[in-house]
Amino acid sequence: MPQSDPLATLILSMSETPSSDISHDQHAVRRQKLADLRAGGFDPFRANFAQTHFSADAIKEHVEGQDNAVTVSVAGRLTVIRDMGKSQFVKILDQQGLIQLYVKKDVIGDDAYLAFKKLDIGDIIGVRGTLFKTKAGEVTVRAESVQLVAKALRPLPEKWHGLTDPEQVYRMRYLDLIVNQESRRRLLLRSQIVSAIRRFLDDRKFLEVETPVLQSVAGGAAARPFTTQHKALGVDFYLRISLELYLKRLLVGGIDRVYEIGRNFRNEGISRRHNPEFTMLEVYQAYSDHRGMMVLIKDMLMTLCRDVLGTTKIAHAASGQEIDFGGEWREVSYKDLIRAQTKDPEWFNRSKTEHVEAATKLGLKVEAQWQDFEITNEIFSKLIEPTLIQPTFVLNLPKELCPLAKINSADPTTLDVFELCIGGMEVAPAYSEQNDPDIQRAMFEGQAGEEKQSIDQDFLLSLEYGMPPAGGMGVGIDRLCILLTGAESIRDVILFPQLRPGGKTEG
RNA sequence: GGCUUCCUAGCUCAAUGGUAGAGCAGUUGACUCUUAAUCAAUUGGUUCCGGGUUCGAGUCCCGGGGGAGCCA
Repeated sequence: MPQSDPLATLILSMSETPSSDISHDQHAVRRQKLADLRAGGFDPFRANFAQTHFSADAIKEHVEGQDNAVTVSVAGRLTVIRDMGKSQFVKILDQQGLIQLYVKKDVIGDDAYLAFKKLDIGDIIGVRGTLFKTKAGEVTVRAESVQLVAKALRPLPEKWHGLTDPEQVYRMRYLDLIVNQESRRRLLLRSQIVSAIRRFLDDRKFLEVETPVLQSVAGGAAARPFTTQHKALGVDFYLRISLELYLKRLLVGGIDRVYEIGRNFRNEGISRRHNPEFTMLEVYQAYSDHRGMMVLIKDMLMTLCRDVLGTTKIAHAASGQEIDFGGEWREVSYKDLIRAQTKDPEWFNRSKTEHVEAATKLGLKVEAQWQDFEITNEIFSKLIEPTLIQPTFVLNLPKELCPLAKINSADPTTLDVFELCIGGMEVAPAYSEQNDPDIQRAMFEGQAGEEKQSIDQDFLLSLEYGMPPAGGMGVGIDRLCILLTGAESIRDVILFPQLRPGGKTEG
């Protein structure tokens, strides 16, 4: 760094010791440094930097046995400082991770070195230098010039424990990402999972589309929607709860293979597995059916495992089991699962009164207003689903559970659908899509119980123009990410999970 | 919405109802291959907020806020 380096001279002119009464206040100390820089005419937020490499890419450039042969420019946040007087080892963090820098007084010059020692952990710097390997074997940049790119006014959380308070982790995700490598890993994995899904579907000639979030009828699922108002039109809208009905309109419109990855909004409780806004993939393929979707989802998840994780076996902490995507996937009917769980071969021939009695005996709370099928489904979701750890296609669900699927011809009390369960969670439902407009209307109108969906008349009209037979499937991206990243909560795979306003960071 | 539980320094955590402490970070100094670098000295508190009990409350009680887990 030349003697005329403006940063060096300016930082050297800074107050040697901040007035003693602020030395305990890290924010005030950094404010003082910022003011000193500005007083010298240097704007600590205006500099740009000609970055040539990300950290991991730079490290790969080093050739074994050829130290200082390659010059790189890297930039990032200063996270570790090991000061040994006339030299320092420091680390900076960028998108790819950490890279170590070796800053020596007799390499960068006395003034530049003194200026460098005034930087704080958290500052963002740019560095140019050559790659070498330390005695301990770590590829490191031997700094030739160092530049402050952006000043940090707040101290970072502790370097060893990071940020652990879950509230602060969620509210201040930016800090979590800086100090918790696991959070950074999950973010990168989620990004790779979503782009691998797009690649997989694009390769099979599926077309990605975007459909309305604001809808006057929130259809396609049974859920309480959020409402909002359009001022100019003077009407209320709902935020969508599903993508289904608009994607099927596109099937009518001749888009034979179509998908959307989009946000759904459901005005319901928040839990380890539920966020009010969550991401769904919905895929529709004309001239296919739910059996075709079984092949598609298995191919897709195998591809994700191979391309993103590099293995088909993943640990599942909650059950202590290893989930194996590579084997045969179990196929079992809903009715068989219920009969086995209740140890009653005649379960589906019994009365509602007998079902209430049996469910209560199994330890379930049965609500008085429930329909008969809802009692049975409570057994499925509370007692059976949590035990389905290995990938399992649950087939032939009762017809009351969804009005949008085709009725099974062999057993008209069931549907041509599957529910893919993995890790004790419902990950992907799929249907042979109902395309008979009259049956579709009758099924909407005949709905009962809490699963009742709103009726979208315009959707029904579209079916009257003719929709090709199709297989359709929904995949909960957040839940898939929970599985593939080994997260414990949906909040760990959603960058900014919904919280009540007014927590610790607003005090 | 109900039950349980948590909230203390910038961060991670201590503190029988009896003077609120430690590590990291910060500040000052030493050290030209460190790996949570090391060594010496040192600053730092609205104990989430508001009431109450008590000679005395971080601690016990009531109300409120926020988080987490279980249930709905």
